[in-house]
Amino acid sequence: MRAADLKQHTDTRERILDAAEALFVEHGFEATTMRMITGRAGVNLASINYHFGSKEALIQDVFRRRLTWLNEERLNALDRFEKEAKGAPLKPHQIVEAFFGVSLRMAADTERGGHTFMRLLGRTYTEPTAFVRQFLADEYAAVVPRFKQALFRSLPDVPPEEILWRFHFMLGAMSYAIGGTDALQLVAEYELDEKDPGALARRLMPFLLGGLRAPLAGQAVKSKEKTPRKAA
Amino acid sequence: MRAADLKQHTDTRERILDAAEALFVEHGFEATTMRMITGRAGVNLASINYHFGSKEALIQDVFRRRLTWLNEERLNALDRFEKEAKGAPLKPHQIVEAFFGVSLRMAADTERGGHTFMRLLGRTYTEPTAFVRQFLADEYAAVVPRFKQALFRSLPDVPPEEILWRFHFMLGAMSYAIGGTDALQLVAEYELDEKDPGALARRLMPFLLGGLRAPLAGQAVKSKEKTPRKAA
DNA sequence: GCTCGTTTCAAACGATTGTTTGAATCATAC
DNA sequence: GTATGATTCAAACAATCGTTTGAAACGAGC
Repeated sequence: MRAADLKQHTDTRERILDAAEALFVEHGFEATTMRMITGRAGVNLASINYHFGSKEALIQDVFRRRLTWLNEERLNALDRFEKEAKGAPLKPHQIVEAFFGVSLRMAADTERGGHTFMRLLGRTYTEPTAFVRQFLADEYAAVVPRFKQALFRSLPDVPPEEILWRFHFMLGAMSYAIGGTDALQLVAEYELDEKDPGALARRLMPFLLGGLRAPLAGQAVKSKEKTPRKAA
Repeated sequence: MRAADLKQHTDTRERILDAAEALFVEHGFEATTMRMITGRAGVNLASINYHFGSKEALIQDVFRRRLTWLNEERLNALDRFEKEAKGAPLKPHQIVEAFFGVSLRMAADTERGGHTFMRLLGRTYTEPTAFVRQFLADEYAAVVPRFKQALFRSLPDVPPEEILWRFHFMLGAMSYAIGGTDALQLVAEYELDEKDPGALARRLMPFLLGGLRAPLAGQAVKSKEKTPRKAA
């Protein structure tokens, strides 16, 4: 392909993907029509089907173009920490940094569209559309086991099930942190001032680690029982 | 209205609301069609318009029938704690219990439909549909200021903005806890065994309180600085 | 039983949707 | 310039959607 071809080819596709991405955030998958996308991208209606085949495939491509990279970055970060640790278990904050920190940095990128994408991703974790869920499961197939193992090793005294639940809660907190400006408006009743893209990470990470390391419900009770026994 | 009228009147409406509620959880608002709802409820297509006027109004009624009650319960719980405290600020765990604990108990109610509703609500906080968002804002108008004030008094050393952000993160964690079985499957790769409806609260509350009370990013740094000074 | 208001019914409506089609245009190689 | 594949175009298609319509059925009061 010549440079001119590559440019033209890339241009229409990218414009469609960008427009779709933004509209999916604003309106959701179903309520975003192909005509809305073509209108925003300035392309012909049939071009979407030509380049992507179907709306469903377009949705998947919107995710694939960034999510594959995101999950690779997560694994890379985990690899780096593990290399430094030389076989020892990682600290919780390292694992949280590798998974959530990478996401937050992407979400802070307003120039290259990472912000929009992460907002969309945050909403998509609980998306009821079956093919979207299946697609996500496929994309995360290589990542999730690695992080689970790392967490299990990092927190050997915490039952694996509890770890998974807490990871799940953390996912919810991050999704809202990134994408839930609507819910934030509900809570704050006005738009919180957020000029510094890095501020979100500084706010969220302590919260996540605090939750992850919080004593389990059963442990807190046991700790109190042990104290009186020592006194006796 | 006679008892027979009330029964018939209530029956069709309730069946529509129940069917809609369940389908909205499964498919989302847009992808759930009126014909799907009538099929599940066993009523005629025109009956929905007769009883509710429009799909949009039906959506709102699905929420209104339980959300109004839920928010009243939250305020009642807060009132009780405040009465016991006799003017003193509440403890964080009391406020968290009043807001999130009430939600979790409703979510644990699988017999009267609370579980389905809370799953739907959890998804709806980040719902892009504008009228849904506006509706939620109206429904929460009386609740949010009360809880904010209580939290500000409970945590006087924490800047209000940080409190709001953390409340927002907590909302995300709870939403996933309640509604995000899809995201949970993504993390766990299988359905976590959850026989005891109360187990979710025992898992989530320590997480929420841990996150809420976690040292702020700036404070953790300051604490370390103070320690060496005392030694010197 | 009759009247009247309520509720349900089946069919239809107008609009919208994702997809398809065949032609025109574009871009590249020879 | 010609041929060919790639890309875009406007129109059309079939299906679906929420809503409406007028009639039928139902239920309650007299």
